[in-house]
Amino acid sequence: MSEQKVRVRFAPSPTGPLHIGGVRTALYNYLFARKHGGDFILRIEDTDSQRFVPGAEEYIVDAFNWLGIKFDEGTHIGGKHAPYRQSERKNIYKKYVDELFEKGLAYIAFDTPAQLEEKRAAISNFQYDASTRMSMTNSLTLPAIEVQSLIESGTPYVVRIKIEPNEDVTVNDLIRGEVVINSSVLDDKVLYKSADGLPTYHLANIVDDHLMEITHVIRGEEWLPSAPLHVLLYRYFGWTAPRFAHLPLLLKPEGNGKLSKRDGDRLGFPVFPLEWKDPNSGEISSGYREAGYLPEAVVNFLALLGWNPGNDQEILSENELINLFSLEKCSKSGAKFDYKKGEWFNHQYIQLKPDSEIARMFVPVLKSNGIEAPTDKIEKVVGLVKERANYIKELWDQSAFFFIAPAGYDEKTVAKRWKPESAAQLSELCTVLEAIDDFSGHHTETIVKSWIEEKQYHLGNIMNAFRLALVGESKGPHIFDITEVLGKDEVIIRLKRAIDTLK
RNA sequence: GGCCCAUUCGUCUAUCGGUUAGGACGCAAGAUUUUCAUUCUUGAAAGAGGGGUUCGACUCCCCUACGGGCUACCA
Repeated sequence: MSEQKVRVRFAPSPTGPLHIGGVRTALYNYLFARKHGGDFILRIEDTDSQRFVPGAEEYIVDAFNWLGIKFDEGTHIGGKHAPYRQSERKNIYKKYVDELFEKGLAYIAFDTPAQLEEKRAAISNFQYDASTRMSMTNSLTLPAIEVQSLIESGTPYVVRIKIEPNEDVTVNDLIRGEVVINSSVLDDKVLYKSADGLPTYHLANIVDDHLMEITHVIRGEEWLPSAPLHVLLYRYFGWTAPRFAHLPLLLKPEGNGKLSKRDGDRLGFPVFPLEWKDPNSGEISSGYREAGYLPEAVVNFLALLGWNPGNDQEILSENELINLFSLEKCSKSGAKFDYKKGEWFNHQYIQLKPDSEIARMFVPVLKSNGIEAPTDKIEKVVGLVKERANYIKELWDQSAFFFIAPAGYDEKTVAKRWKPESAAQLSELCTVLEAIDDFSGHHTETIVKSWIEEKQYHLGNIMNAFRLALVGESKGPHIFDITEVLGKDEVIIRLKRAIDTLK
């Protein structure tokens, strides 16, 4: 018996930037596909012409490129089931609606949005279903001739699925087990819209998943309530339904509700992979890339938000993620988005990466601060300060003094570290330093320390004042690592300026 | 309101009937250090409540509570 090849898809609608929750859904699909040697497809579900946002699709592709999540087929790379954009598949769906008609499983409805609104207002819990459809304006209640003439006169209509009541529909979910829902609570969902002549999500999704030979539908929990409808549609068409897996949602870090686009900048962290500028409002939403995150860290962090390998390992490479991933180990309940943990992951990944790679990412940050420096210097600096940075951006806060002399001296540090004798001692230190030929950190340290010992000075006092002169405040790596990078001339210039300024 | 899903430290989670309920983030204390960090050690911190089933329940079942989702000619 030959196993069917695993094929999964991520099917966003281009209504804005890709939300971090969507990224996680895509990631789980990707891991699942790779784990089983299957295919991963990007399909754009743009059947809502009202909500289409220009640039959103490009954004989605860019985001996955940055994250290193690769597709086997999709709008951007083509594939044997092209096109992968539903608006370009418009003509495909018609025939399937006709099929449902012929089987008596769908009907035409003329009720206008206003009329439906009226019904909903008048009758509590109104639902367009078996109990109400016979009192509505549709091809079930109108004579065939009248239906025909209404259509010919151009009256707008929708196509609705005809759901038989009182039947238990079972959704077999890989994460949740069997979910049974009675068809009576389902409504006769619109399959074809009058407004733009496009199918709704439900129809297009089922048809495309079938045509594209999708074997597993891995999507967010918000789709669970409509899963029975989808099961029914597969049955109506006589198709084998794919396996379903409904992922728990990402929730707000504080308060109630699911993580939304607004939360990010309100709470001070990105909810989008890449920065996004809204084409209409011009509003800018921050992104993980621009915030200085490494894509590997974002992937690792997201993978563990709702799934875990069953052991204590948290830092996992892409290959480990792929090997260990399974839908059975996904949790069932929503996960509050813990931004602090994301920071920790990024910190870990910055330490893991070679200095040269971090340096390369640091160059644009330096540039934005007006700094150009030799690569070997940047790499050296990165090596000295990266352990204290959570983001690439923070590298600048930690290392600016390597590139520009301090503009002033931190008051608190001066009060605490600058002693009455500091000026005189640092003047002496200048003389000591000037005599050194080999300015390597280790050598300089030996000389300076023996001078301090010889003079019976207080080591801490000298060092702290020295640091203040070089850095401008009380922070930074080992002081002789700093002097080595700065070089003799610069060190002496900074010492003299401190002596002049602070006295 | 109706329907569905879920419920272990503040947060993410391990446990698949018998454990001193484990790890991580965060938090606190201590150690290291010429600074700031890093690092290391230690600590505080959890089975929503009530019924069952069972020799034995965090684990299985029911109810309640709380949380979440859906309820559009949006996806």
